[in-house]
Amino acid sequence: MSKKDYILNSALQLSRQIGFEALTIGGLAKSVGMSKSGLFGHFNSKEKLQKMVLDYAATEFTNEVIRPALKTPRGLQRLDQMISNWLNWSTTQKKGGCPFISAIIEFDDRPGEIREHIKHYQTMMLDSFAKAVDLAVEENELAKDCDSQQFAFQLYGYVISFHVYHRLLGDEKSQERFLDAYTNLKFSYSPEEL
Amino acid sequence: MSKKDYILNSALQLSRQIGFEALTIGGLAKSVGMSKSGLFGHFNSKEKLQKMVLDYAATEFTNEVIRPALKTPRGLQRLDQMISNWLNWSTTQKKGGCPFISAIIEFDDRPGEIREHIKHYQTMMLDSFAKAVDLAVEENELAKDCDSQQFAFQLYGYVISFHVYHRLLGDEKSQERFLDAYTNLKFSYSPEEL
DNA sequence: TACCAAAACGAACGATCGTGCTATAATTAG
DNA sequence: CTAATTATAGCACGATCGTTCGTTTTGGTA
Repeated sequence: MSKKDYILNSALQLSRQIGFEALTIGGLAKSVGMSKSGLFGHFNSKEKLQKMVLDYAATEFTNEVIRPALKTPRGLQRLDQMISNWLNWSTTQKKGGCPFISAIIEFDDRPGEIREHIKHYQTMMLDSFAKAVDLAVEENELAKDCDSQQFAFQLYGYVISFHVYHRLLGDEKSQERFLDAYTNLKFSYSPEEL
Repeated sequence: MSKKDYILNSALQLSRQIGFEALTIGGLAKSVGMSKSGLFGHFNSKEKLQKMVLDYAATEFTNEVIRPALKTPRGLQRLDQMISNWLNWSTTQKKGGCPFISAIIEFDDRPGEIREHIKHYQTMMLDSFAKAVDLAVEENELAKDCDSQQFAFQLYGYVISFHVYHRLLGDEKSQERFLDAYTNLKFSYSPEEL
């Protein structure tokens, strides 16, 4: 692992805890044990750093959530796997939640490259899940008229809801609530049993 | 309206646009046309200001979302009204979304009074919706075994999902998606027609 | 009109922000 | 081994942060 990757890894870890925009060059420098300017030299601007942190997070998401699920057979089984991975990815770190969520909320009305970057990754992610839903439809495991984008919309909501219940409210039933919601979702789109 | 209320109103408006924690005393002072120290004197600390902005937002939420719906008959009709109000409240302002959402995400892992304040209001809001669901169950408009907290969990997810689709992704179908999701939710908890 | 409390102000503080410079230490190439 | 490139450090800059202080302006009361 290159030094830059080490820095980005720390940056991601840090931003999970304190929020994406609260990530500061001085703070990050301290947390990796180097000088502010020394660290700055790796990126040459804060915006570059932010973009690379997003890239790093997206790579991590792909590697830990999407890719492993591609090994399981297409259909609901794969979708289940993706969602299980997603939940793990969001909560693995003792401190800090999904790094994208804070980025989304903080930048959703701040025009600029960062916003477009976030938007791009978020669209990709939603499409990944919609795609998995489409495959489940093809396998006749979900109803033919299932709107996969709508499915993703609702699923996405459950994830964020889980996030809030888990992190803010400290609800110990949050995971159960999420799984119930997901089960309901699958059920409401289950194929007609005729 | 007192001067303080005028300030809080501006503060809320501002924080809807730039995010809750990006709200700065200097910036707020500029936006209301007074000096930093003059404005500061009204609150004596930033934390006090933040708490009062939250209080102000909560009052606004109650007045514009909850209370008007109490005039419509209990049951699904009232729930529909609350949700319609909720959506309006979230999107009325041309710029800026729901002031709570950014607060939640930004403070969900920052222990302190602010976090507890947010948690308190969020719990209250979720309970308000769960209560409305319970009443709809009593009216036999939703299934007897409907878990109102679970209902609120899913509904809450749709709202935030809508928020992201609307504000970040700029999806012009976001409202339609939300309403579809809500319809699905009501349907999945509809009483057995026997 | 004279007085007093509240409100608003300007200036300054120490801290930290992102970002440049310049010099030194480390690494790599020839 | 030397030369060139890269990484890191130190320092300072202007800006802004929340906050304090002392002064002036304001508005209501006696």
